[in-house]
Amino acid sequence: MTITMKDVASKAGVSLSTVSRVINNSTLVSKETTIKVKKTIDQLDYQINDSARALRTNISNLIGVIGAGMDNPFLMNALKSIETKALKKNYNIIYGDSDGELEQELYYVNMFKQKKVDGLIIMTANFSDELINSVKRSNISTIFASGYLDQTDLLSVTVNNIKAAEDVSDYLFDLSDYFAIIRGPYNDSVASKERMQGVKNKYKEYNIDLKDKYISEGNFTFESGYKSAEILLNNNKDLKAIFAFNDQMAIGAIKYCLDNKIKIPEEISIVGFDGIEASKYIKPTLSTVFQSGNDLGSEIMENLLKLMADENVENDNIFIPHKLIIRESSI
Amino acid sequence: MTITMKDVASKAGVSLSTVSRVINNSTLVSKETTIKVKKTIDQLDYQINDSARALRTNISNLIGVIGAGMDNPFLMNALKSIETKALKKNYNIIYGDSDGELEQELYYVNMFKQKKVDGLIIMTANFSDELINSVKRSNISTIFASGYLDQTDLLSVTVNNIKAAEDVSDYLFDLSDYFAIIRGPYNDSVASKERMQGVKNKYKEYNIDLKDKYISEGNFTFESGYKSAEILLNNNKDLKAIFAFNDQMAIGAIKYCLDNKIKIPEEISIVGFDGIEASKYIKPTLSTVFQSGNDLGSEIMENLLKLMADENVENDNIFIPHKLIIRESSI
DNA sequence: TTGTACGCGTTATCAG
DNA sequence: CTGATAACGCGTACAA
Repeated sequence: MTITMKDVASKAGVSLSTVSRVINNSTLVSKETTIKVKKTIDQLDYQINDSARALRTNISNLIGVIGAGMDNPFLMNALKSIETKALKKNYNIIYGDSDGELEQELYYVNMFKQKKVDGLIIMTANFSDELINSVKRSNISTIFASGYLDQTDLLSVTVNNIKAAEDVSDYLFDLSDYFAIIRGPYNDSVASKERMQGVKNKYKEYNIDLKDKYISEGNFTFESGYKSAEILLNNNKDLKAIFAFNDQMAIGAIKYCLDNKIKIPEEISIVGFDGIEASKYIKPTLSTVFQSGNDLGSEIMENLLKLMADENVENDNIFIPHKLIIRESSI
Repeated sequence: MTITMKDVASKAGVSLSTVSRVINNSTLVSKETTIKVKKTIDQLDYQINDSARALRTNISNLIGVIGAGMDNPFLMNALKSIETKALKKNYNIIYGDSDGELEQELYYVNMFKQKKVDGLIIMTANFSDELINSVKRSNISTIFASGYLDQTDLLSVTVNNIKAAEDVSDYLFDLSDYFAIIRGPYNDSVASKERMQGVKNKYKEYNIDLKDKYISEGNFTFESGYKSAEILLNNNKDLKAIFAFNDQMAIGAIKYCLDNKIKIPEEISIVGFDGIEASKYIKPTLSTVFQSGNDLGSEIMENLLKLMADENVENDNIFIPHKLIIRESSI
């Protein structure tokens, strides 16, 4: 037996609408009745039925977030920040983890449509055409948040992956004639593609040949970083620097070097990306491109709220700050 | 303009009920009409309205999860596993992060009541009376999952914190006359309380005095582990072993030792708890009590599904396996 | 300031 | 196999 407004109304001796007004803090209710109704609500432990309310108002107060990988601390930081900001505006977050699977992503977009979410945040690795079309058709206010989008009618908030990778490249070219890269999955990750672009830009600028054997493909896990380091070091005997596209892979690479008595940073420099908390607590501490999950979350929510309120948003692509932090794992 | 079953019905030239039957895979519809209706659904890009459905059926297909700390990899592993299992049974997860704040926890329980979740999973640090009462009043099928509960009418799934801590204690007493503890927040965490109990049991069994200066309180972060190690080592000059109640704090403690040229494990042994992925990739690798987030998630969901189906569940308190793994940071 | 009546989009019951 | 109709719980004109 679930308790409804009707029960509250009859017990309090008022009409349904009065109860509704009290619940929604309407000013058109006398102090007395307000108190009386609130008391009965407490007594009966009445709970609003969100489904009924959403059906009636066509507002779900839900924001859907699709992300790839709950084992990614940076993503979780951003998500936490999104959640906090959303809560303040009375929105609840509903998160779907795609693990990088396109099928899952589409599934979640669909599910969020059915739940009639008021806003949507896509932090997944890849922006496939299918995904983008599905989102566009839905007419839901949406922010893309793992990379830049060349579609002018869509809004993205992200770190400037290209510029950040260029910064790292400049730094590493100072240390060595060339450096190796542990990138993300090949056809899968916007962020990885963009960072790769930054690297390519600099190789080209310095007129250095970016050979295939300088590049290894990981999947953003510790383990793939470990294995990639092994491959890269075996294939490039004079290698002096590695740029890993996230911190986990960088930490994996460090572990490989340590296990094989390769001195860091004397023999090899290693740079990561993200600046997760753990990067400060390993030995040697990790040089990395820091970006703030907090910043990202704030910027996303700020713009999403504008979008949902039909306000104009200035830029199609918004960048959050990044900073190359040099620690013990390089130079 | 949102498209409803009505639009589908009129465009397909059938009645509302027929559309409903097709959507719900009723067998009572002819192949022909089924195909016709499905086609129009596609054409119109019709999406079910979950609110309306939930209102009518009184089933939300939602499972609420309340957890403390999205920066906890072990918790996130468990959550991922819960999500995967839930999806298979057509349930969606809605997660609320309390950050260990009681107020937040109560807020989420309330919110989940309003969303009429079909099931509830409480993985938060503390089981306050207020929280438990709120949950009980709601009549929602609930699993508690961070510690043991002495209330016989509630169900918990967790690692056996007491036994695990006893295992570690036995191991460390083999190495040294006493050991220090980096525990979790004092009045806040069931898991921490239970692990403390295990330690106390063994100190008592071996008739050794568990002095206050052997214990430092952290908050499950790297940083608190680092600071705790400093305090413990300063206050106990002959200290040879530390047991941290999670891996992050253990890694922080290791970092402190490394920074201060204290040799691990020669001068001091360090043991963590959880067995997060990073514990294998730091140097020295971390000895720790491994528990599987996957196991935990599976066990939780299995029992929650039974509970929701009103089936009997055998035990009030279900334990998942744990295993003390000795790596380079100890002996 | 309060109450009445309708409709949101769906499913379930019943009749055909 | 299909269709009409009531009901789920709430918010909001409109009336009082």
